[in-house]
Amino acid sequence: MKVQEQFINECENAVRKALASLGAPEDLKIVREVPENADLAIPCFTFAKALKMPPVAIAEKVAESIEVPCGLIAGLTALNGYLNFTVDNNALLSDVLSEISTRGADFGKSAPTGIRVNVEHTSTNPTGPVHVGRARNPIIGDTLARCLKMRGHDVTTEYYVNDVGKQVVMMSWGVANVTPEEVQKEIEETEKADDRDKVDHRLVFNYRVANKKVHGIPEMEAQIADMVQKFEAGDQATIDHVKKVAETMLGGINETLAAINVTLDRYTWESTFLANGAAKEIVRKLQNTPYSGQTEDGASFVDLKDFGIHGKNTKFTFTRADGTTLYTTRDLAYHEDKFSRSDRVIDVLGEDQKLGSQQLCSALEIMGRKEKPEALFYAFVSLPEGRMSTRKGVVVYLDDLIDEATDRAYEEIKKRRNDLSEEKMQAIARAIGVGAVRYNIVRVGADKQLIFKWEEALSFDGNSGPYLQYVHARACSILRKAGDYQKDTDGSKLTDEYEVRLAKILARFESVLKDIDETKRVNMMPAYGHEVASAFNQFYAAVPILQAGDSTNARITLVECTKHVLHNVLVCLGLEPIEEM
RNA sequence: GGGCUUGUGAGGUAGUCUGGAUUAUCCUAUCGGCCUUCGGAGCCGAAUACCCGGGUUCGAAUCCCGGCAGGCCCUCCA
Repeated sequence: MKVQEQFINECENAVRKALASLGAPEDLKIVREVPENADLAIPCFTFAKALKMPPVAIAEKVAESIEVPCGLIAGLTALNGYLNFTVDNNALLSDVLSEISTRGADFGKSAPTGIRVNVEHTSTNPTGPVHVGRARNPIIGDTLARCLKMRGHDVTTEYYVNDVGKQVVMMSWGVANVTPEEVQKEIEETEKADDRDKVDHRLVFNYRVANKKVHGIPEMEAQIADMVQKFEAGDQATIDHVKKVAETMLGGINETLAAINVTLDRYTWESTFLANGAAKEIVRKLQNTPYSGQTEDGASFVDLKDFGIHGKNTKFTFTRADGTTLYTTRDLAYHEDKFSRSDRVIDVLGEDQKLGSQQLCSALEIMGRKEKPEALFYAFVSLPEGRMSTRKGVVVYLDDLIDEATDRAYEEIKKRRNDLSEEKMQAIARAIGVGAVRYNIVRVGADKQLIFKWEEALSFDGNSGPYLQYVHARACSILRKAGDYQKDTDGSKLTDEYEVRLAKILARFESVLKDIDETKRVNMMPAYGHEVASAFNQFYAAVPILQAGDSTNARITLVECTKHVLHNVLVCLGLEPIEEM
């Protein structure tokens, strides 16, 4: 917003000039704040030392020496050592209205930056359905990717599929060697059994039975170990079988993700780094650095004690005694691969990966890589009864949450609308249910541990996804009623405090996106969206829109601007911007 | 034992990175209003909070030190 930037510049320049005349040095740092009762505040405490004057007196002197109104500065008062500036509302509002209404659905979108950003998220092991404990990953990752896209970056989202190791081998063994009867028995023995007819939900029982059958029986364990060995040695039949099972499972996972509007651009299979020799190349590189060493029986490691890692975690092992690679070795190869095709690499990870991620960064540094992956960690979601565990039946699957949310949304809509077709109601119910689920998860800071509660996850009012969708639908409805109206971007027609406030909030959209780009705190987007929606409802309640005399067209234009901003907020959040509900 | 992280009204949560005031944000629940024409999944109002103890500072929810409480991690696992 040009006017806003200009306003800030004018304020700072005026203050700088006034300070200079009081004998202050040129380079004094000016702090900016945005308070409730003014458009810009500058505290004078920081100038006190240089001027040898009390802050309150400085504020008063400065305020006296600045002539207002002047340019975009409409007013200035000194209070408690602060300089409180107010902006020329007419100029600002005109700017906001014309900028947003001309850019329309493009408002907030930046021109292409050419920066290739890779966002890896989800990447759960293909051994079972996604549960809500892990649902934070796709939702945070997808939201971040959407925001970065709007910033003009060239974003690729990516799922790293773990198709190497004992777990997936066990999974595929279970598919081949567990009988339907055994599966049935397992289902019957499970408390709160899961009867969903979906591949990932069914196959997880094979996995569980397999674990039980193999556990503690030497010849079975040997069979698994043999498969792992064959896999690592490149035995095609074994690899194909494991991969096929993983693909099947992944299909189920993807169905769930698609239901919450998450799609991935790319899948990278861990086994490729075994097959193409990249993992071995990492071993060779690391062994040739001064930090590398070997244990007595021949496992290789690098010592990370010079890299800010403490205690007994400094030895970062990258080969087994028999020379084979480890998960982390392959992960290094994977990161080298990602860097070869991206400018920024972002990993969305559970907080349990913190140490591993730090070690990975150090190892990359040892290998001479300058760039570092940016990690975005999230704390786990647990249930009131404790940590989620599929085995104990202490688990809520994402599929069940989506269904429940959709069902409840359907009940609500059925209560309110009897004019809609069945099909339409179901589509809207899905949009609202998914909206509630996604919003509820991105709403809170990623580092905050979360206890899942049904009533919170299914909230449709207040600070919720459906509230934003509702306001969007409401704005659309008003615009439909307005029909062909004459756009009016004259800010002087909008003088009510609620419309002024709304317009100023709308102007902030781009800066919210910028902050998210820089900090990766995606929870700022739902907070901003709620602010917009709430300000709109206040405006709506305070003044008439369609019958406002001279102001009518300007108000409708403001409604249109709100619709555009809200639309893009919803897009960033992965919620459907429905036009009625 | 060591490391990382979180602690804000009854419940949840923003703000903490980059220290500021005049009323510490918002939601839910509670209580009291609005049953406003343009969509009540709404609007207005009331009441209730910075884990404890020190320190730095003109000024601390924010920075530092020490406690306490929860979570996570410390595999030649993935």
